[in-house]
Amino acid sequence: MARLSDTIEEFLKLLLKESEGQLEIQRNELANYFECAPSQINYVLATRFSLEQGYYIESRRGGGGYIRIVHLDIEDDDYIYRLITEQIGVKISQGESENIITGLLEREIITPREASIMKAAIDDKSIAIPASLRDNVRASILKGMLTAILASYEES
Amino acid sequence: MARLSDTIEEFLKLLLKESEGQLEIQRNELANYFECAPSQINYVLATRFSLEQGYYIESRRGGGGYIRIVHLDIEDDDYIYRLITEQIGVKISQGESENIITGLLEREIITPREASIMKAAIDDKSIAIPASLRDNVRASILKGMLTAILASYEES
DNA sequence: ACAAGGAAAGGTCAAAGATAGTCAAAAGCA
DNA sequence: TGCTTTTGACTATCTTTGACCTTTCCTTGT
Repeated sequence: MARLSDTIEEFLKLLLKESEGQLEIQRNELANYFECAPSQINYVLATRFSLEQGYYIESRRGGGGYIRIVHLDIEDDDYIYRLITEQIGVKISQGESENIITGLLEREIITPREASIMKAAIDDKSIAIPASLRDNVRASILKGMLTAILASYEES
Repeated sequence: MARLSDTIEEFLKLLLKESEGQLEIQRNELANYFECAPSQINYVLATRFSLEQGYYIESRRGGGGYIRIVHLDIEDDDYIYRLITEQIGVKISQGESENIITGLLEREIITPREASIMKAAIDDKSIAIPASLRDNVRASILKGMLTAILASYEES
């Protein structure tokens, strides 16, 4: 007996193929369709549609809420993807972060203005919290911004 | 199910474009047109046409009453400066921050990709620290990024 | 003229409704 | 036994509605 999570995963991946890598669902509707708890949908998304697996999730609560799943079209050697999944760990210093951003600029992956914005976001002055936490927050901010850049390739 | 509030927002922004940034409506008439409670109009105005999003609302009650919506027409650098010095305090929520960023995008002060990067930087998921600190950190990150954008105007 | 009262707006706020998220316990399976 | 899956209680967020309030304008009686 195939696990329900696998069935839902397949279903979503089929829909994604049919819709050019972008998909919007309603959690309750889908849970209803598969007769499962709504939170199982979150489980499936967390375990099968993570960033490491090349997916980007966006959602909104309240009336008219939705969950959007984007299949990122990533090559194995994608520079940004590897930064996110391999180079940047759970913590990173300001200096290292700046080097990464400068590297992106040199490769013309980002514009000079994007580089300034990103550097401002990961600056110690912006992240004014105890040092024990700062490098962790910086790492997640940097990864978040890089993910946004990856996802931006899917738009249009 | 599309949100009615979004429909009303679009409708008003279309009208605003056609009328050079200034518009007068009658609350009841509009509510009637969209078959909703009059107070929903106030909701739309409060959540989508706030000062931080670059709009100014003026109204009058009584016979011949009206609501005037004005799309603030100020220079880009001035607009950013006011955001930094007046709209953003020492703390700010994710929602308000997103509104500000969306406002910049609508004015074409930033590009869609810059908007995505900025939204990623101020996301709760990126700033994973105790709530008591989060909004303060977010405010300084946002101000930092805005300052970077402001600086990009000087360099040319 | 003028005060009073009613009509015609718009404003506020809290409750109800509609979604999605989190987390840990229970259940299933290898 | 130890990992994965499933479930459900509780939480967070966004939207819609309705009851009640305030302001302004107009009419009418004196």
